[in-house]
Formats: sequence, C-alpha cells, structure tokens
Amino acid sequence: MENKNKIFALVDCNSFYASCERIFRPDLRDKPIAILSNNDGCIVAMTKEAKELGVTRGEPYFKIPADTRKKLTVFSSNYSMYGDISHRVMDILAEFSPESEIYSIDESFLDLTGMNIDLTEYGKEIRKKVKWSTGIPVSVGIGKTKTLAKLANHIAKKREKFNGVVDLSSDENIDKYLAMVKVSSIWGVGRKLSAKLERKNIITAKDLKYTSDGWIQRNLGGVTGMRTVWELRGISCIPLDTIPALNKGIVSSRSFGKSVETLSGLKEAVSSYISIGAKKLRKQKTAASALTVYIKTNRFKDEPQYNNSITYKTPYPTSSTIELTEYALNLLERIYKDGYKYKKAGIMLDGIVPNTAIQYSLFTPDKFNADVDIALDTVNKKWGRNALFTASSGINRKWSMRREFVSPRYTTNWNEILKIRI
DNA sequence: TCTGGGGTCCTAGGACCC
DNA sequence: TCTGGGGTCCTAGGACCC
Repeated sequence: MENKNKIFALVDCNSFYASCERIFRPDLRDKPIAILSNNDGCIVAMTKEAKELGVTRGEPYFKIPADTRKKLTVFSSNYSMYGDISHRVMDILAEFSPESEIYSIDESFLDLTGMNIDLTEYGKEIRKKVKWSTGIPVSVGIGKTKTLAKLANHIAKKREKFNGVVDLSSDENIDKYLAMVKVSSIWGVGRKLSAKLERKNIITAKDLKYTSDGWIQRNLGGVTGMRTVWELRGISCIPLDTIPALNKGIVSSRSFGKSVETLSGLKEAVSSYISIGAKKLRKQKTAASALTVYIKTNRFKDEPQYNNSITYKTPYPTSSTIELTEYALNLLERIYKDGYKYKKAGIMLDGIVPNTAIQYSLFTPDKFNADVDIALDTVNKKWGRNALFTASSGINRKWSMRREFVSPRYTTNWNEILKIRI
C-alpha cells in the first residue's frame, strides 16, 4: 500500500473559544474562563484554570455552585467572532503543509509526509507562528495515522512537560505513550464503546492496539472499530480529506429562552429557522428535497411531554425561503397539539443537491420566488442580518434565546471593534 | 428561574423485486 | 404440514465527533 509512510500532524487550538475571548481581554490571562452554549445553558468550553475549579464540559451553568461561579468569568458564545479567528488560524496553518484538512472550527490536519526535518522542531515553529500572529495557543500531535496524531495531540495537551508538541511518528517507545492514554480518549471511541472495552479489561490505547481482530470485529461495530485499531497500529486507514464535501443536511434549531405554548409562537420560531436554513442552502448554491419539522417539550421537567416530527418531500428541490416556509408551517400545524409547554423547535433540510443538478419538471415554478430570495439576501447583506425577514417569523420573538454574557463582536462589527487607548 | 447545536457514518431491518 | 434465496433501496436510530 502506498500509504505506508504517511506522517500527519494534528494542530488543535487550546480551549479555543475561551482563548478567543482572552485575546481581547488580556486581563483574563491565567484566569478561569468558561463559555456557555446557546441560551446560556451549558458549559461548552473552558480554560484549564476553570477545569481546575471542577467545571466540566456539558454541565448546566445554573448547577455550578455559587462560590465557583464567583471565581469564574463566563461568556455567552459569540460564534461570529470565533469563526473569524478560526479563519485566521487556518490560513496560517495552511502555510506549513502542501495539503491540509480543516477538521473543525479549531483543528486542522496537516500532511507532513516526506518532509526531511525535525518534526518536533517543526511543531514548535507552528505553535510560535500561530501564537504570534493570532494570539491563540495551539498543541501539535504528530503520528503515522490521523488517529495517532490525535492521540499525540491529546498527550501534548495533558502533560505540560512536552511544551505542546508530541511526535509519535517513530515506532520506538510508542507503546509507552499508548499506555498513558485511556481508551475513552481515543478518536472514535465514545462512552458506549469505552464502557464495553473496560468491561473486558481493555483500559489503555496500548491494550486496544493488541486486542485481536476477531474480537474487535464482533464487538466494536465492525469496520469502524477495526479501522480505529489498525490506525493505532500505525496503518493509515483514514485519508486526509482536503476538499470539503457538500453538506448532506442542514439543521436549524434552538431551545427557547422561555417556553412557548401557542401555535403562533411556534410558527414564528419555525419560520425564522427556515430563513436561516434556506439562506445556508443558497449560500452554498444548493437546494433541499426534503424538509423535517420537529417540536419538543422540556424533558427535564416533570410535566406532560410531547415530542413529534414530520417530514415532507418537496415536489422539486428548492432553496426558496417562501416555499420552504409555507411547507414548514403546514407541517407544524399537523403535529402541533394544544396544552403543552414547548421548549424547542427545529427544522432539518435533507436530500441536498447542487443547483446545477436540479431536475426540472412540470411543477418547477417560475422565477418569482428566486427573485424574492435574491432581494432578501442582498438587503440583509447590506443592512445587516434580519433587516428584511418573512412576516411569519414575528417581530416580538418572546421565545428567542438568552445571551446574558456576550462579548462585543470585536472583529466583525464596526460599532463594536476594539478601541485601544494609548 | 435556568439543562446547546450541528454534523457524519454505519447498521439493522423493512419493503419490494425477481 | 409444507411455506426459498438473493438482491437492492430506503429509513430510523445508534454512536460518535466538535
């Protein structure tokens, strides 16, 4: 196989969202910071200082003890800023390799195959450059497979003595490192699988590496599990994916800041989620051929529960806000039931096809709706999000989410740009 | 009072066909 | 009492990821 001598690096930003907030708040260096999910619900990111206070990812904010909260600086999530900073980091990382894959908002795989250099030194250079240019600290993990690069990165983050760079690309001593990592930290092994493994006394990555193929095949979900184990053994099975694929589906949903009990309230929410989803479709020049609407009550509350969803196949693929809104409101009426306190609603757009691949039929409409969408997108680009919106998405929006601790949009809004006093 | 959002991939099982 | 075998396609749901 030609992939024998591959070398991958995984570069991952440390506490990314929190580090972004820190750029503009140098006073918070070395301080515990946590970032909250939409609606200020749960902790989604935090600095190591916050971790040391006992804060954990996924924890509801209101459950954090008051004395901990006093020491903690929290922010509502500010995705436009994080996205902007992510771009800058990714641009710099791309300079370090001919081929790279942006894996998530804060991670990128680099192909370092065939570079005749000291990889650890190269990793240090990457860290220095990113930190200097953007202010974001990163960790670098290097290995013969993406899974090993991930694992190396994990060690680099956990153990300070490595100064943020771990190179596992040579087979020497690699088992010693694998023995330091619990199976639950391996890429592709989640809660269910690690529980199963631990029951079999397979505790570390090293244990898993030497577990027999037959057992893995039978117990770890076939091909996926097998791939992970082979990757641990240094056989690259997951190639670098340099061209981002088209979205398969688009989801837009929010929990409500306050429960919604009326059909009209839900209609407003669903309409505005459609606007978000349809705009995404048009931005990437695609159309959807199926639409799902769902509504849910609050599962944490001891009150009557009702969850339902309904899917509709559109007569032809469309990205029209007006058409999709019409379909969605119809679907909503069919599943809505009186007498419940709804906590969340959402829409999903599926069967996404490129505009160029749309099969036109007798029912394909004329250009009217397309013109409306163009106007919608143009006005909103010029005058700001939601300058123009469908009437059904409502003006009051009593249901909209809470964002109590939001930082200014330093990088994307002129009115909130950072002002430096000299 | 207050418990996120947006994805991918894989598998099992049903419907249908010859 | 007997009641095949093999295939495809689609969907729902599970598991995982960030």
